[in-house]
Amino acid sequence: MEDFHYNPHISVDCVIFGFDDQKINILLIKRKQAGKNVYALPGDLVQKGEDLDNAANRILFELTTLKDLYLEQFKTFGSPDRIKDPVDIEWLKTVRKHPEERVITIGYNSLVKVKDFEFSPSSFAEEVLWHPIEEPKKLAFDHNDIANTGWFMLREKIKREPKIAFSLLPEKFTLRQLQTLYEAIVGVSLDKRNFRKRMLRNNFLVPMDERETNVSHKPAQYFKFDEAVYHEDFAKDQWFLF
Amino acid sequence: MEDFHYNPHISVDCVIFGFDDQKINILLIKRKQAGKNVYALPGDLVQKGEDLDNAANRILFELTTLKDLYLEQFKTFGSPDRIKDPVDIEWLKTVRKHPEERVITIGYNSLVKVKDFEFSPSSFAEEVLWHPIEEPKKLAFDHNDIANTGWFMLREKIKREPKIAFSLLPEKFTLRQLQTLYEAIVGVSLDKRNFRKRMLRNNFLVPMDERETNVSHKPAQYFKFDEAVYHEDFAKDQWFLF
DNA sequence: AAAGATAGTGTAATGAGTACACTTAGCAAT
DNA sequence: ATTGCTAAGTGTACTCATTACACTATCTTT
Repeated sequence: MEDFHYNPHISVDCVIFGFDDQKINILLIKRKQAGKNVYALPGDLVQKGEDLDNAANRILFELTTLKDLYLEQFKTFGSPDRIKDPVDIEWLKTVRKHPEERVITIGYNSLVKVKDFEFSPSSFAEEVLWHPIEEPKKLAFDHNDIANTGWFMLREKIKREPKIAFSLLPEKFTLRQLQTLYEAIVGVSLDKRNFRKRMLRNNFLVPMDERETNVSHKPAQYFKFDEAVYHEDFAKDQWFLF
Repeated sequence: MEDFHYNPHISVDCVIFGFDDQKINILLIKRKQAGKNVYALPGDLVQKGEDLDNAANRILFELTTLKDLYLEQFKTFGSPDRIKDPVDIEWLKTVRKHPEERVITIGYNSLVKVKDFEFSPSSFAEEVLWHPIEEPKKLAFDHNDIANTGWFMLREKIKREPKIAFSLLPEKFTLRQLQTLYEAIVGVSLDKRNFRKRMLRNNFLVPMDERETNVSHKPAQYFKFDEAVYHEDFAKDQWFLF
């Protein structure tokens, strides 16, 4: 029996995307270090006996006071040299008892409405902020890699399970809102008429007897999302590959 | 500074699928324990300073002598009680110095041709075998969950990147072989004419001047897969979600 | 009453998906 | 050489989806 008892630290990093009715943002925390601002994903170590999903929720809450998000694991990052920037190593010495220990981190992502959540910095976070995903920003550790992977994986997931998108819209929404969301996710712009034609084929979009009010143009009709119908319609899977 | 120095074991489990020209199989190892056969995925602990991808390759090789597979991570399993069957706990006592330690495991999967690989049992594996995926089999630990998730993730990946499928066919292949593979992956049967019509639209399938020989029926034409053309054609992504 | 803003609408052309049955080429047996 | 077996290979008609494209309707503000 050989001794394989080698145990690295395990951490969780949260890649939270927020839709603000116009664009998609990523949630970052800021810490101050040697007078400089360092930005990072909210993340920390998993504790003893703690389930990974619970750890992700706890850690996000501890740093940002955000809770009740649906967090989903997307990838584990375990390169032995993923922590190599001297600035990061310096910082770990101030918060970890074993700062030199290897850390394997599990990435979690989520997608929410900016409006639905309020946060405030806590623990070692000095500030919490939404940052637009189209504006690149240098992050601590390998967090740029983690964030990019998280965004990619989320888009893939939305392709498979488009209903996720509806969680970003209000209960009742206009087709223009839906199209804006769509364009924010896929990053292209679409023809209005074709978009409407295609969307209205979907029975899970149900028109309401209500329109916008107090808008200085023709008011748009509201729609709602019928989840039951959606599930029926998606039972018949799309199965051709290329 | 609190002491968060809690370090579980980290392991890797490999979910290897093999196509035998008819159906998809999963690679299992057998160990003998108290006179009974126990089946499991090939997996073991990650070592100090070892990259996760390397660990997966090393472990697979140590147990089965298989090497040079492309292994890809698909999910990490970290429930604190994922090891609870007394039989499994008993076994860990014989191979681990700290058998009661929590183990977080990273799942890797791969898809290969059965013909391309030879294996033989090694280390604690007493036998290595291909087992058809349609025949359910009870596995050790939470390996049924891991294997099912690995199969699901692989199918999703093939939908996104169908070229993976061609690695399962010979250099030159007939449309019938392609269709058989296709049906094995998606688990449905397809109309021959429509399948051919659809496939022949793809410019990355290039017909050769060669046909089958020594078959007791009309010999089929061979095709090959042109990866360069494939990449061109897939640059124009499919971007509608529902 | 006019201007400004966004909602809402239709058509024609092209391409993709689906359902469905017979002929052809090679081999083997007589 | 004829027959029978086996899997390869082929076409059509119908429906439905995709794409490109420009004007009218309705509400608010001034």
